[in-house]
Amino acid sequence: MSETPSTEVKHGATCAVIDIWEVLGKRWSLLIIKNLSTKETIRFNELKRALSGISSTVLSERLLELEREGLVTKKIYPEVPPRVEYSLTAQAKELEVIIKELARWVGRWKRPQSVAAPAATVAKKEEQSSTTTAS
Amino acid sequence: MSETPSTEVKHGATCAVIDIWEVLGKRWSLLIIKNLSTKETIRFNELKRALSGISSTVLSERLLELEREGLVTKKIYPEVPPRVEYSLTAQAKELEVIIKELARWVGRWKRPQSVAAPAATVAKKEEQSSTTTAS
DNA sequence: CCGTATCCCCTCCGATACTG
DNA sequence: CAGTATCGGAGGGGATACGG
Repeated sequence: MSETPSTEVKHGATCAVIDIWEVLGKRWSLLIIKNLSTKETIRFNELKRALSGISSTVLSERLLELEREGLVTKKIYPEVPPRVEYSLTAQAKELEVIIKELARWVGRWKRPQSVAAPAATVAKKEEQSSTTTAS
Repeated sequence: MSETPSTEVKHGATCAVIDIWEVLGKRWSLLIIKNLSTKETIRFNELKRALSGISSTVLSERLLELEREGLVTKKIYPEVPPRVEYSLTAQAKELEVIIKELARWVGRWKRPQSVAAPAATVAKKEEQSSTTTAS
């Protein structure tokens, strides 16, 4: 997970996507973004409570990663007791739109059939097009 | 990774997204989809070679997962030597569009600045809007 | 050629404890 | 309240070897 597998892929774009995926694919990241998007601004423990089950360690870690990626901004109020507020950046909000699209796509395809029984198609001897013959 | 953390999230949609994320977030999944999308149909070892670095074990595993999710179809030709061809389903192609969008988004925001120096904003005592007062 | 079985490592995550 | 330090367990991924 720490490094991109084969960076020299044909179309280039995917590399960057994978990069983002490495961050977003980690546990909680997505839920953090979601909570941030629905509440606009949120404090550390508030977020922690909303994600009940997460530990401070991991939450802090995820938040740091997201900040490094420019998806989350952190605002520190030098008070006592300390207050820190997290919020999404504009770019993260753009991302959220894409995620919503993804969600819509998921819903569109997962509701109808039960998506079981893969049962690979077995072609008959008379195949329609054998592009690659055996080596 | 095996189970969804807190399924009872406010907006629901995310759960399904997380589900897909669990599959797509795994290593190689995205690259597999990419290769499949650029070649339309591909054989096992051909794919393996294209993803140089992946092991048969993992490739087979990913392929099975993607098949279970209805993103990939498998076509077995009962010949000798055996031939198996993988290809994307229509739904996966829809997904590809979204991924491309994501790629575009990544490019749009990652090229300009180096994305370093998080340096959280420190608010002055006189904050502009304290929505949440201390508990 | 197309996979599965097995082992091992290494990272990630959660729990606990502690500081500013 | 907002985190960091450290530890231990669990699981994913890679290498190797073997079967259909």
